[in-house]
Amino acid sequence: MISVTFPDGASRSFEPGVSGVDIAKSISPSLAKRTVAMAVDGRLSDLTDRITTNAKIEFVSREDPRGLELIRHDAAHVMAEAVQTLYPGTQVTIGPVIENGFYYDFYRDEPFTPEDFAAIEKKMAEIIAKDRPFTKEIWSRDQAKSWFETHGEAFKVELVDSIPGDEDLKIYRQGDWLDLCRGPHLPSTGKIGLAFKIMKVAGAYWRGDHTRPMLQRIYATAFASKPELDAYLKQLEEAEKRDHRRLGREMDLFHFQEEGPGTVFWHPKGWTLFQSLIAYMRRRQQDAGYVEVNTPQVLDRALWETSGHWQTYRENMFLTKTEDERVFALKPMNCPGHVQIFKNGLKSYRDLPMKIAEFGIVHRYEPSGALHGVMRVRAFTQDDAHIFCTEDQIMEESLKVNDLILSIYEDFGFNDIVIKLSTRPEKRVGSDEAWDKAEAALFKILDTLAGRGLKTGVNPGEGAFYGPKLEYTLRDAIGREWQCGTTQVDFNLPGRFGAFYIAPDSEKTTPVMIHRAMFGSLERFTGILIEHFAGHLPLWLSPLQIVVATITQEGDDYAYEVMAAARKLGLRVEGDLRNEKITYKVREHSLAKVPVLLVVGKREAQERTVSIRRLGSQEQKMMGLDEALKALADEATAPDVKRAD
RNA sequence: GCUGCCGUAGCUCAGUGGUAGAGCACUCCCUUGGUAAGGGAGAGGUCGAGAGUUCGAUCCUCUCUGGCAGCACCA
Repeated sequence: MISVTFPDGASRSFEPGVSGVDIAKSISPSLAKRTVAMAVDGRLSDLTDRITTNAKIEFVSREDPRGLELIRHDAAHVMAEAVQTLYPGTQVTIGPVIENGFYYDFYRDEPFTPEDFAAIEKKMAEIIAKDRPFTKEIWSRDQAKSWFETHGEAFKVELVDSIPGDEDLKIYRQGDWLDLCRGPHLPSTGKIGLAFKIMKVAGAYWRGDHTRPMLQRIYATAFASKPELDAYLKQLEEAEKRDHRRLGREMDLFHFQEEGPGTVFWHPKGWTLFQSLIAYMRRRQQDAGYVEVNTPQVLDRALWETSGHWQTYRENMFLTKTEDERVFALKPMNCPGHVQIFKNGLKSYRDLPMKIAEFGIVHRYEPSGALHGVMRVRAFTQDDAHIFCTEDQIMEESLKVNDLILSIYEDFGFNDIVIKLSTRPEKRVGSDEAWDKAEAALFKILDTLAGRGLKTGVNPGEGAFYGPKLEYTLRDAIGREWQCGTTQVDFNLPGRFGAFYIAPDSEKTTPVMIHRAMFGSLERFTGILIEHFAGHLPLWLSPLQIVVATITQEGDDYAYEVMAAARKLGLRVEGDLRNEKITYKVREHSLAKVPVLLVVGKREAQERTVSIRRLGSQEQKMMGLDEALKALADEATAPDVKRAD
């Protein structure tokens, strides 16, 4: 007999080889009915798996997060069967569960279109209605390979070949259809339920490799219940409403046009927001001992050859050739320019660390498919800085940068930060020794940060061509992650340019260069803020903070007075004295995401008050004019300035 | 860049092998109305660009260009 222990600590004895189903049934028929899988010693398994030794087991229902994963995984199998039934000759590849759903990659000459979705969904529903059991078989590699070969499944053959080791393979069958699969699965297709939906179809490279064939990836989702599916679809709609491209237009912040793909036309309001961010960052950097510079936009090819950009980054660079045949490039990075400033004039170790900052506009010729609103553009402004320091100072300076970055993100309401270390890429400059040193330094920093309880990780091979980097990823209000800040340790560029300082021993010594950006790109950060706040920017960031709206012309004089008083306190205010109903004005400024609406009519003018309506609220608050403006001015003060007060 | 889809008025979108329409926005007139759309009139488009097929193309074909989704790439 073996002993099976349950989550509540109770245990029972069974014959060895007892299955999960048997155990569940022995406890209660209703438990057996709602159980779809089990965790044996923490590992999720098929309910039909046999238990041969003492074990802890936990039954998993459809409502369990692990059950949801099975629902989606099984739905992927069912979708693949549906597709192969409807479109014979289509080859299957892989179909994993992803966040919020699943997909399956197919190979077929004809493209799938959204018109096909309904037919596929219908076929899926039929397969689910048949409630066929998922059955597991163990096949030898040769058996699997020859089966897939005779069925024309070239991609599956490749998958079998790529599975390491000599272990046998698992095949899951649902009726006549089968797939190579690690499992586990629900007991039968009927357990999937009908809360599924095909979302979209798009191309994806086989094995994520752009040199391999492009497959058609059908994305879908599934939930344990219809209300959960509906809630998810609703959430997608909400996310679309906070799309910065849409809000950028509605709030009149910026626009794009054909002649400048990937480059932004900033409107007055957008530029005000952009400049608020720069002003904020300038204050923070000055406090942290940085000096600000500005370096040329266009520089001779020779400089980029020295830096290594010409050899490793040229495909991303905008090049120009002048009448006299000289080749220049728009800077894709600010670092070479900053090295020139460092080199100009003799530097002593006493000058280190030297922190050179620039709101540097860089141009990068990004692949057209990568462009995305202001989040991914071809010309952007970095809050860039380079810290020239000694090797001994790397740790301390990098940690200072880290603290500054985290403090800055907090000012914008971002608290969920992940820091990842990207190590040496294949395409790089510099010796392995230099890379060893740089990576060792960053690993040490990463350990320190992990020790402080921060979330950390590693991205192997993702570093810049001149050095490894720490990347700061923040999570926005709806859970999406954005890479913003970065700290990079560079043992290469200063040496390539022959930069040096005089060390205490009077020797010329090459400095280490720490590249760092905190917002990363002002454009991207602006986009993230718009989406994070769904356009409801905090008052200190809002480009237009107050609109004074009159009810009738009788309020005009007083409205001008209110505006003047608000401007005197540094508030960004506009008046709406149009001959329109107040309801109309309220609607318009609400849609434009104006944070504060001060409504003034005869009453307010007489009492010297204002009626305050905040964005997102239907309520109105009457306040004395001076009191109201003072409170608003206080709220509109940037967090760092407030701290300094 | 790759695969698929799309490009008609400022915005959202109808539409047809015989040179175009709606709603909102805009302009003017009426309306002075207390917290998310008051009424009327008017103006506005070489239907993304080029080539081809056709008696005739916004519509069909091709090329280019821009956008969208995903992949690949990245701040």
